[in-house]
Amino acid sequence: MFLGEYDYKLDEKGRVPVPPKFRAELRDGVILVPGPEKCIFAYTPSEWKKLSESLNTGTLASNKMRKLNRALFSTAFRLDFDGQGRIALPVPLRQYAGIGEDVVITGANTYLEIWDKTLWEEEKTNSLAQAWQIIETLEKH
Amino acid sequence: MFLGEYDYKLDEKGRVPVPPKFRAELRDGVILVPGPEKCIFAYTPSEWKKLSESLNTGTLASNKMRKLNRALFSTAFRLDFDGQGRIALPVPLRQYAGIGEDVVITGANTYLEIWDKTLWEEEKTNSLAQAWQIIETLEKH
DNA sequence: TAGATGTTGGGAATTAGTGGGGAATGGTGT
DNA sequence: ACACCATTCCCCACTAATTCCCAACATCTA
Repeated sequence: MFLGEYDYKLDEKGRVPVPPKFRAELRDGVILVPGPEKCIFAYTPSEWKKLSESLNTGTLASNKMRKLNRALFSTAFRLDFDGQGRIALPVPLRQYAGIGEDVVITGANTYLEIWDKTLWEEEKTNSLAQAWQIIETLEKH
Repeated sequence: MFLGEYDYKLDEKGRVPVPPKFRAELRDGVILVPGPEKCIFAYTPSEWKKLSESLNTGTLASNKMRKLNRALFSTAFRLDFDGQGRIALPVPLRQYAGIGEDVVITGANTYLEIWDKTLWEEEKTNSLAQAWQIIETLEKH
């Protein structure tokens, strides 16, 4: 389970540390993929497998499923971290998520999110306000 | 599993590198075939076998199946990569996919796609925008 | 304060991308 | 049959980018 929020700086080679608390769970590598918001999602290989298998129920016969397949797998990267526990963020993902020098890595239960710090601050004020509201809505059912 | 997006230039002999991360999985060669969109699909021999067997469940009695069989196998090429990890794209496939000097190779889970860079950029903006939206829809079930 | 852990920087070695040479191969036309 | 051309396949070489590894410094804990 991934919890917490960690601030880092991207070094001149585009590397960012994996928070030490997450390293054990990510020892088999990590799969990065553009998130639904302007950020990067990071999955463990097993979580990624779950996600991708849940999508492969439909065949590739349909145009829609091919597009989905294409979008998801072409934009994903599989990485391992180096001896210092860092990963090099691929350039396309950095651009997608608008990541500058300051980076925030956050736990989101079964996966991680990687944000540009400025964008994260905005998102946080935004989402925290709504979180409990959403929970209330859910609990009514 | 094939992941990621890789940019290459076709050299003057029509060759393009196989992304290093894919070489291990393609050590037994690769089967190229025109894709449903304006691009080339590339399969490992074993994935190709699966695909072609799944089509041979139906008999060849029907006109439809004969046409399919004919189209798929007559347009397919089996290739190996050279000592530098490159393959030479057959001219007919290059024409079919409208491939110019700049080429993009993408992973699509169980197979690869080979695109002209310009056409890829168009397709990408198209498919990425819809992906998470589709996933959300699927997960409701 | 000593030891362990975490963060940051940078050099060295390796890998990747691109370009090209030159020998075999196969077809074409004279 | 022969010369000619284009294509394929096997090399080698240069540059840039990436990865790996070592080192220094900061921080936290006992």
